[in-house]
Amino acid sequence: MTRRDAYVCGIDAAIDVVGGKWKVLILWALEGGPCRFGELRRGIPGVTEKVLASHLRELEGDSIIFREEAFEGAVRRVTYALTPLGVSLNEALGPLGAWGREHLLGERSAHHEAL
Amino acid sequence: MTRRDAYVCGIDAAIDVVGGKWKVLILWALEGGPCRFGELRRGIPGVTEKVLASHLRELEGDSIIFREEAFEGAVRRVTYALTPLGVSLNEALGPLGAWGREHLLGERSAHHEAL
DNA sequence: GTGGGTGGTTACCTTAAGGTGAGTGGATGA
DNA sequence: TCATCCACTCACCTTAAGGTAACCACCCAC
Repeated sequence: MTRRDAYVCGIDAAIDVVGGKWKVLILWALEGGPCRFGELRRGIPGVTEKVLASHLRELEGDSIIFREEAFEGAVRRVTYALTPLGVSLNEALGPLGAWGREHLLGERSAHHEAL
Repeated sequence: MTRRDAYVCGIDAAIDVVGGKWKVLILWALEGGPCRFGELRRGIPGVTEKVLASHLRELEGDSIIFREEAFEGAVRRVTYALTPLGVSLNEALGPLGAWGREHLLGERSAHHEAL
């Protein structure tokens, strides 16, 4: 998804933010609350650490998520969570998710609650 | 956007359908009614004929749009229009478009009506 | 007869997104 | 002591999406 200089309309721009291969899955995972790096890696089967890290940094750059690094004693604990903007993005993705579930996935995941 | 074999959730799948570089712009253009190939090409500045043709064929394959070819005398007239599924997709994209307009485009196109 | 419009196709090339696999440095566990 | 977890980074490679430019057949107007 090449960062476009000038957007023609809103979805155009939104798709750009959310168009990375694993980004909606990251947003989906963070819906349930903050996650650590390792939790995300395990929670999104197939994503590699490199790609996960770069996606996270892009989402952070777009102010969709924020990163919090803390040390308990000397142990690193990095947590990712949705910003208010990220929460609103997830809400805006709701109808699209419902559409996809209804028309693309068939019935088999129709009982999948969020997004 | 690599066609994924198994989708995890609805948006995942929907983003795949709509993730091509010019696809939402095509949908946006067709919102206003059926268009001919040349109209789309002129209406979407920057898209090339090759990419437009392949995007149209993919959208047609996903049953988002349909193609109608007619001959008036000996003159070709090819028209593209949204299917009911395409209309529902456009509706589902509405909130995402609004989100993008509000949060990514600033005020300068806030008065842009559709999508 | 030539320039433009119709709706494309074809071969080729570029680029960036994503994947592979190894390494890092400290801490903790067996 | 060796291994493993944590959160990454780095160098390299592959692949597919998209771009470039030429070409096609057919028609019409000038």
